[in-house]
Amino acid sequence: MPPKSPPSTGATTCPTQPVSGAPCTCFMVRSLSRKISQLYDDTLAPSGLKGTQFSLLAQARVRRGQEPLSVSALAQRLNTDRTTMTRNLRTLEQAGLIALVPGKDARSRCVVLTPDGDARYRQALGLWKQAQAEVRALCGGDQIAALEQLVGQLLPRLAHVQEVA
Amino acid sequence: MPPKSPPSTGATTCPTQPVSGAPCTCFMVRSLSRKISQLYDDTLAPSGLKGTQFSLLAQARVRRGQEPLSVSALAQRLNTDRTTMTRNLRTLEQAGLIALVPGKDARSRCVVLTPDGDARYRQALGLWKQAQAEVRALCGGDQIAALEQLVGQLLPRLAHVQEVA
DNA sequence: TGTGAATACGTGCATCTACACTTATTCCTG
DNA sequence: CAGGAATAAGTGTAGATGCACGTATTCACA
Repeated sequence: MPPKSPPSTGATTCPTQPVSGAPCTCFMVRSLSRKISQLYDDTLAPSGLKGTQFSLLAQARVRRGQEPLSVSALAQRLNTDRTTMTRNLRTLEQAGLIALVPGKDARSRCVVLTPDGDARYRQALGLWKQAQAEVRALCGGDQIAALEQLVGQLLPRLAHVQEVA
Repeated sequence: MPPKSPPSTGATTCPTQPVSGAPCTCFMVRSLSRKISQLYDDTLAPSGLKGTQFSLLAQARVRRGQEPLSVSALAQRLNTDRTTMTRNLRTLEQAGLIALVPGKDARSRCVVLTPDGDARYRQALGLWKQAQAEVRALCGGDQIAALEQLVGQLLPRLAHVQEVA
């Protein structure tokens, strides 16, 4: 058991979630993800977009002019499951922010922003910058820079996970 | 399977999700959270537990002997919303792994592991250690140590987020 | 050319997540 | 002690997430 006695009084949170003495990487990363997502969702709220939706629009928008991305391609770029993307797209489609157009391949559907979607994205962009600044103000710019550096290194190492092959 | 060459598009993933040139902290952390969760869920699968459920059991179990934790207290320890905890508890209760017993305060309900729940936790513990090792093998022990160090520093800074007060 | 593999996508199901709102209980104070 | 504030918890609603499975289309090769 850990040598330090349980303070039980002032502990702000339980970040590491000791399991048989060791912190759980999964738990810690999930916790951080929830907190940061809350912060972004909060800040983006005036735009009516959640952080995930903003990211989706941003990524779909990158291809303006070029061939729009297919559902699967977009999922890959956003590091999510293909079927998750299908459903997340549905929400934005119902909101009139994107459209699913047939691709060259009759099997695939491609994602394009509607004028409304583009406007919404541009509106949210300022709020997103605000959230970016806020998280840096709270955590320290160095810490966030270190975090992003680290995550950027780790994600490729985990890219193969669940690639059912 | 060895590192097969990527499908012609080149980039293994899109970790940083450039938005107007800058990476999005929220997107990166969420991506990492998804990937790591997948890895843990995968490894824990033989136990029939997900990573979140394992963490919940682990945290509820810590109090064996002492006064069991209330729903809110458990939520706080797991850095989740109270109402999320209610629902996550329901799943485990239906599975017969925990029981909700009345607390001293008639308003509160406390969480105790059933014998089945304790057995399930002990069974999953070995798999969890395996997942911990696996993520270290994939990402490098130094990197994971650095990540946990960093997250441990950041979480307290974000503790206040959403505390509706 | 025809057929099986590969590809692209959608659905059913289950879980995780949290905000807004409601209910039940306890505490505090006049 | 009565009544309002504070506390503990649940529900409605909605979105995010991914696995197993199924369907439609394309491709490669015999």
